[in-house]
Parts: sequence; structure tokens; C-alpha cells
Amino acid sequence: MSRASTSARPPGRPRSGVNAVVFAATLSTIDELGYARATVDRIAAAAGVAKTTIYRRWPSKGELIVDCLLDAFGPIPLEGAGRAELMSSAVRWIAAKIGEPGVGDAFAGVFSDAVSDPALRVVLSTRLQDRYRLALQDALGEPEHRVLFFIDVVVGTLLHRMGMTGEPMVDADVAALVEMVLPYFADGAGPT
Amino acid sequence: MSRASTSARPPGRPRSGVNAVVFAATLSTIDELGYARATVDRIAAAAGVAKTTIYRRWPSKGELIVDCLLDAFGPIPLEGAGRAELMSSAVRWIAAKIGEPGVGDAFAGVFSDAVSDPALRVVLSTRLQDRYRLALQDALGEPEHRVLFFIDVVVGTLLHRMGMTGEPMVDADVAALVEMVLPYFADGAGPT
DNA sequence: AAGTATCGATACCGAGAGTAGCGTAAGGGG
DNA sequence: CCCCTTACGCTACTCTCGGTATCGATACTT
Repeated sequence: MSRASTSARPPGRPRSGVNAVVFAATLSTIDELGYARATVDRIAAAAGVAKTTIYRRWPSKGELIVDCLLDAFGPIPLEGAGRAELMSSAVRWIAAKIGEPGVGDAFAGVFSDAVSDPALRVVLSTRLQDRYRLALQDALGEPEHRVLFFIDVVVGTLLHRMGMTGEPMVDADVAALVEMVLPYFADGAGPT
Repeated sequence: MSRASTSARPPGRPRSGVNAVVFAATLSTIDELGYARATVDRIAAAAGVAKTTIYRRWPSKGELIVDCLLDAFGPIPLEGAGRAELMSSAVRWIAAKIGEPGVGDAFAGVFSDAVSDPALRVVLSTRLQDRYRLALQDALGEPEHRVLFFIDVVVGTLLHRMGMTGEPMVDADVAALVEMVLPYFADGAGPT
């Protein structure tokens, strides 16, 4: 009811559509310089935008990165015949996304920041994780705690490899991850 | 030949044995305030030591944390009858250590810093990860890349849970992790 | 006593997150 | 047309933190 009215435009100068430009600049800057050196000033410069404009749209660097990741990931594609095919395609999709330039570093970086920032942790878990948790719960028919465990294993493993080596996980190891996860989550298996 | 001579003591004032005090202060400060607010100044104050003394012994905050983690973890106990028992006890030991106050936060924090700091990444992977990788390779008779994958899965999963919730993984989920990992690494299994 | 190296204290530098203030641009409605 | 409202760019600023420099005092050896 608030902004759904077709043409109820708010007064004042309309926002220029720079969100997409800022997202692209964020990922490319992180890809080129790494997470720590990708300062807000540099991201703003790469986007051709004033730093204050970024802070008018996002309250903190962390939330900018989370929004950027939401944009980069998009909705998770959950097609596939059986459960096994569905889960393995989900794992491969997450691995592929994390392997895209800048995405893995951005994810690992904001994740690390969240360790010491409870507010950012809430943003990260509700805005990003819940989106895929709910989709997976729906598609797999698994209870919440099982899906959370699944996400911990898949994302945790991929990020740990990324953080330790600086490179995304190679296909052979992603295949190993699938082979490890699948039997545990096969129909009717598991302890709970 | 350098310092092995029994009583070849170097000249000058000997170092006071404050390493243990600094390690304890580091973990307790991180436990109380979180990783980001655990500044070097605060750690020094908690240890009753000047900040400059810390920087005389460790070249950076990251290396201090790595040394602190090395001290907190100690050597991995690898006793156990069969392979399965050996692996499950290893997983539980790592989970327990990460659950100790301050240790998980410190680990996740320094891990995050390593994402943007290649030098710290080298320190982390050679000083900390290699220690347990070599012990596990020796005890399990697995090739390097399999043990690295094992570490990615176990540590990655535990740290992801810690980072997302702020709390270490509960025993039930650690048990699930064991049940997932064991069949994959059973004798003769696996793709490679 | 002389020499050497550590410790504590204070002051400092540089970088980066985030904010304040101001003039200006881009739309609306009278 | 002029006014109102909001967004934008710009500059300058504060604050925190990692890390460094300097100096006098201290501990231990020879």
C-alpha cells in the first residue's frame, strides 16, 4: 500500500540509476585490489560517483557488499529431476558463483567482517542466507536445521578454500564436495 | 649450531617471559570484545605490557593471532583404533578447540584478514594449517589434496557456523559433521 | 664499570570508515 | 514562471586503529 500505487512518485529529484554501476565497480575493484584495499573511496571513484552518494544509499560498507552479493547471486535455480540432481546442481551453482571474479573475495571479506560486527551478521544471515535457506527448505522438504547445516558445509568449505589459497575451488574438488554431501542428504538418511 | 650450545646466552637484557601472558590476554580480550574491538592497544593493556613490546616480538597483529592460535591448539592428538575412530576424534577435537572462549573468534577473524592479505595467508597456511595437514597425512595415509579437502570441509563448516551465528557449533551438529565426513573418507572410497 | 638488549611511555604517521555542510542539478506543483 | 523538495558532487572533517620512532630506565653479561 505504500509505494504500490502505479504512479505515486515521491517529490524531489529522482535518484539516478547508479546502483548497478556501483555494484559492478564494487566487484571489479575487489577483484583487482582485494577486499581490504577496495576502500569505499576507490569503489566510488571506479563507479564515477561521489563517496557521499554511496553512503546516502547504504548505511555501511558491509551492507553495500551484502546488497552487491544479493545482486550478483540472484535467485538460486532449483530445477532438476530427483533430489540428488537438485542438490548437486545447487552445490555447483554456489561454487560457480563464488568463483566469479570478485564474488568470492567479497563474500569471504564481508563474512569475516561479520565475525566482529553483530549488526552486520544479522544483515548477512537474514538478507542473504535466509533467501537461499528458504528456497532450499521448500525445494528439498528438509527441516530448517538440516538446511542450515547443508549451507554451513557447502559455503563454509568453498570459502575456506578461497581464504586459504586465494583461488576458488577447482572443479574436481567441487565434484568431491557433491559426492560427500549427496549420500548424507539422501532420502531417509541422516540422524534427524 | 646457532643457539644449540647449552649455555651460549646472548648478551643484553634477557626477554621477560610474557608470551604466555600476551596469549591469554589476546584470547580473553577477543572473547570479551570481539575480534575487531580487540585492538593491539587493548590486548597490551590487558596483558599489562606496552604496545611496543608486542610489536618487538610479533611483526603484525595477524602474526600475533596465528602464534596465539598455535599455542591454544597445541599438537593434534591422533590416537584411536581404526581410521574411523581416528577421524571422528580429530573432527571433535577441532570443534572443541574452536569452541573454546576466544579461539573461534580469533580464528575466524584472522582468517578473514588473510582474505585480503597474501602475506598473512602464507603465514596462516604454512604455520597453522600445514602443521595439522602433515600430521593427518601421516596418520591417515591420505594424499595431500585429500587431507586439504578434509580440512576445508571440517574447519570451513565450523567457522561458517561460528561466523553466521556468533556461537560455536552444537554437539548434535558436530556429530552430523562426523557422520557426513566418515563415509566419504572410508577406506578405499572416494574418486581419487 | 662497560656493553648490550629489553622494556615502558609518549608521541606520532597514515589509512580508511563514516559524517557535516554547502552549492548545485533535476524533477515536481503553484 | 518561481518555489519546493530531494539527489548529487565536493571538500573538509572526526575517529579509530595498525604500526613506527624516540628516549630514558632496567637487567644481565663480561
